[in-house]
Amino acid sequence: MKNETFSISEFAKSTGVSVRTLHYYDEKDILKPKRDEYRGHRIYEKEDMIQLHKIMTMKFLGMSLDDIKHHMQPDTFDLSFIDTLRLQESKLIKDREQIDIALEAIQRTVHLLENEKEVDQAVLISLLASMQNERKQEELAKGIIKDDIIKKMFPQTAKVKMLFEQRLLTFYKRVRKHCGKPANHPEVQQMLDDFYRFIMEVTDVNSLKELADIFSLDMGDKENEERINTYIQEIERLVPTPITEEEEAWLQQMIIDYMGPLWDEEEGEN
Amino acid sequence: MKNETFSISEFAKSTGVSVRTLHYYDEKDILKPKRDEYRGHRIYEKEDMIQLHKIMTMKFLGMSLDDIKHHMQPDTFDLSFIDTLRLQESKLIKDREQIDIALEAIQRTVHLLENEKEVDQAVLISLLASMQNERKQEELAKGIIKDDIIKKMFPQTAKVKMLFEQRLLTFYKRVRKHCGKPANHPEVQQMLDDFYRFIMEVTDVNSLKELADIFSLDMGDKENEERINTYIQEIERLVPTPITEEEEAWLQQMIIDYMGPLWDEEEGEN
DNA sequence: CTTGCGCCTGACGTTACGTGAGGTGGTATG
DNA sequence: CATACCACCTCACGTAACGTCAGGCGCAAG
Repeated sequence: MKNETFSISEFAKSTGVSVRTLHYYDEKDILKPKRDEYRGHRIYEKEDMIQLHKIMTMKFLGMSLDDIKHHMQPDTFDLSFIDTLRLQESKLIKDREQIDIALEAIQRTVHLLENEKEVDQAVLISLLASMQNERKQEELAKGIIKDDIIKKMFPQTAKVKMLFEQRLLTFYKRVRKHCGKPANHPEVQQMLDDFYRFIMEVTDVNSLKELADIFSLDMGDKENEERINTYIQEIERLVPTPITEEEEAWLQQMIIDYMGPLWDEEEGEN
Repeated sequence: MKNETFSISEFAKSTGVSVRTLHYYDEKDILKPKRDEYRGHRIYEKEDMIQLHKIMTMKFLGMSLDDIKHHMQPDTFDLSFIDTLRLQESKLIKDREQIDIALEAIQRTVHLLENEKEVDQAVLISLLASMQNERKQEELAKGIIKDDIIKKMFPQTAKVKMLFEQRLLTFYKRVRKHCGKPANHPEVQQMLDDFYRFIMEVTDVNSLKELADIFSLDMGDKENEERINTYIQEIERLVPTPITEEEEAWLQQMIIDYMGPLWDEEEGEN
C-alpha cells in the first residue's frame, strides 16, 4: 500500500508533459493536485496520473480543453461522450477534406511550375483560386449549365485537371503575348484555332451556341436573368480574371471575329 | 479605362473577407490600400483585389501570414515559392497522418462503447492511450522482442485491432470482477483459460518462456538489463495500467499459479 | 440641432501554452 | 554563519489571426 507522491517536476518527467502545462491545467481547474499546506507546493498522486492520461487522451482526439473539462467529472464515460466523439469525428473528417483539397492544389501547382519555366503570377493565382472552390463552382454551375457539359468542365482525375490547366496557362500566355495584334495575324489565328479545339473537346457547337444565348441575356425572362447575373457575379468573386481589362476586351473582339464565320457556316448547314 | 474604387465595406462584400481582416492586413503591412487624404478612409482598387486573391490563395494552401508577406513583393513567383509549397506539402501530409490516427482511434472507441454497454473509464483510457502511440510502441518493442511476435502483437487492420481490444476489455472486466477470489475458483479458472488461449494466438509456449526469461532479468548482462528497464519504463509512461495495484498483484499471483503446472508439464516433455 | 451612417483607431478576448522575472523555503558549501 | 544554489511559487507578457466592442470624426437627412 505504498502511497507514492510526486513533486511537479517528477510528475512532469514521468508523464512527459511540461511543468507549465501542469500549472496551466491547475489554473484552469482541469487538474488540481493536493497542496503542501505550508509551502504551497503541488503534490501529485497516482490518481492524478490517471486523470492526466484521460486529459491527454481526449486532447489527442482533438478535443478542446473546455470540452475536456466538461467530461472530467464522472467516473465512467456517459452517453454524451459518444456524442462528443461523433462530433469530433465529423470535424476531423472535414479538416482532412480541406487538407486533401489543399494538397492536390499544391501538387498541381508544383507540377505547373516545374513544367513551365516562367509562370505569370496572375495566371497562377487565378488557377489556384479556381482550385480552392472547384466544388462550389460546380454547385453553382448546376443551375445554369447542362449536366453533360458540367461533367466535362469539371474533370475528376488530377491528371486530366493538370492537362486542362497546362492548356489554360499556355493560352493566357499567348493572349498576353499577342494582345493588340489584328485578328488576321497568323499567330493569333493559330491561338484561336487551338482554343477552339480545346473548347470543342468539352462541348459541341450547338451547346456552345446555347451557352452564348444564355449569357447574352436577351430573352425577357427577368427571373432567369437575375439568376444568371448572380451566378456570374459569384464566379467573378470566386475566381479573379488573370488578364487585364484591355486584354479581355481584345480577346472578346478576336473571338467574335473568329466565331462569326463559324456561326454562319453552321447556320447555313442547318 | 474606368478606374473603379471601393470603400472598405464594398471591398469586403465583393471579396468575401471581413472588414476587420482588411484592417488587420493593413496593420500588418500585408495589404495597404491608398488613403483618402482628408478623412483617412481606405480606398481599394482593382490591383488590391488581385493582391487580396493572392493572399487568400496562399492562406488556403495553409501558409502563415508571415510567409505570405514574404512572398508578396515580387510580381512573379520565384523559386523560393516552390520550396515553400514543398514545405507546406510535407506539413499538410503530417497533419493528415495525425488526423487519420485520431480518426481510427475514435472509430474503434465508438465501436467498443456501442458493443459493451458499460465500459470502465480506466480501461478505455488505457486502450486509447495505447492507440495514440501504437507506432512508437512498436518501435520500442523492436529492440526487445522477436520480430515474428511483434507482427502478431501489432495487427495491421482496424478489424483485428478491434477484436483485440474487445478481448482485452472483457478480460480486464473479469479481473475487476473476480479480484480477491482464490485461484481454484471456477470463474477465475475460466478467465485464465481464456487469457491463455488469447496469448497463445499471438505467440507460442517457447517464445513465451523466452519473454518471461527476458523480463525476469536474472541474467547478469548489465547493459541489456538497462535497456529492458528503460523499455518497461517507457511503456509504462506511454500506456497507463487500467487496473489497480491490488488487482495487478492478485492477477500476477493467479498467473503464477496457473502457469506453474503448464511450465513444468512442458519442461517434462522436452 | 440632433440623429444616424460609415469610417477611423485603440484595446481587449480568444487557445494552449512558452518564456521569462522576481520572490520564498530548504539545503549544501565556504 | 553567510552565501550560493535548487526547486518551487505567482505574475505577467507573447504567440496567430482575427472577432468584438468602445469612443470619436466627417457628412447627410430630418
